[in-house]
Amino acid sequence: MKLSTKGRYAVTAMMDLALHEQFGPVTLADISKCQGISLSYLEQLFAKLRKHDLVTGVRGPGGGYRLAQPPEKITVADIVTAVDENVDATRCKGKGNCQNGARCLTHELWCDLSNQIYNFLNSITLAQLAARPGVREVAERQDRLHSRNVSKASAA
Amino acid sequence: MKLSTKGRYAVTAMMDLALHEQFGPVTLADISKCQGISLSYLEQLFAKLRKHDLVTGVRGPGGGYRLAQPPEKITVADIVTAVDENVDATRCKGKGNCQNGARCLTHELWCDLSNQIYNFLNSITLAQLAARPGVREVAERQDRLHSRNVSKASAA
DNA sequence: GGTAATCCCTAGTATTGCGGTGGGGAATAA
DNA sequence: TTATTCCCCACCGCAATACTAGGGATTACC
Repeated sequence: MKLSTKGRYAVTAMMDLALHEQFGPVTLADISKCQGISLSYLEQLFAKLRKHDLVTGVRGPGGGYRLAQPPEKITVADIVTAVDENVDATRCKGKGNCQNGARCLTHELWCDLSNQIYNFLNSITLAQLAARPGVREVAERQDRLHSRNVSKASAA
Repeated sequence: MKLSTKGRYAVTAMMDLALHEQFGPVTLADISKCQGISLSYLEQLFAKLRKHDLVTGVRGPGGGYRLAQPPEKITVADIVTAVDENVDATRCKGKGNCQNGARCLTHELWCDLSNQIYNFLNSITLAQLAARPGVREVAERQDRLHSRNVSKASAA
């Protein structure tokens, strides 16, 4: 059982967005630099996030991405499911036809687990995440390292 | 995010074991037939389960596998971690060196999620699982279909 | 209007791990 | 002795992941 880095990257990128949006749209180039994610890969992830109405792109110089909804409305589950097709632990996609058209021995278990995971991720919003002391600390270190933040507002 | 079928198969097989152990050791051939899992693949899974002291093999005719511990002592987490190396949602294996030796923005989140999943799976024992009405029902259907159960006791 | 910055799209590609196969043993009950 | 079982190891095809490459559209700024 493992979380793909796809989901991790997407949440990380969305966090970056939430933390810097106040200074205008955030470019993927910035996120790529600060979070250490390949630019082209980011673009692919953001294509999915856009399709799911989680972000909106702003073209042209000074452009970038914005959250399409207030961070209080976006949950981690929203992000993960947007990029990571299946958050499901069952094989049968919840249909119950796991074994020759009937439920397998452990069908219920995996349904429960899937729900458990989903509920957990769905109970955490971007806003809550961004407000964590540990997160703010890491974000400030990153900003210092790449001289972002205030300088970005004047640059744009 | 997805659970590999490896973990699913292992839990299913262990359930089969728990449900039929009363009639003597259970052969992998039986499990393979009833649960629809390739025999050779099962052997690989059971090699890991054996290494983790969850089952013991009995060689020779009439042999098979037994639970190495009472089903009340074996949790789903035990099984999944035995076959599925990483139940960890973080990239850094909990070390916190995800980004250039420092914690990444979402490190805490994935740690929390990993714990959440682990605690859930660890709170469920094989015995509890086997006692579920839904499970008993499916098991009985399977037994009828493959004429196992009582006939097995006399066959062995 | 031109230019540069940005998003946007599509097509690749290397690697990895999963799920599965095959074959050849060693132990042991009958 | 033989059949049955566990046990071990090496391989293989496939799909998905993580990533690269390149070529557009759109738009702010001069």
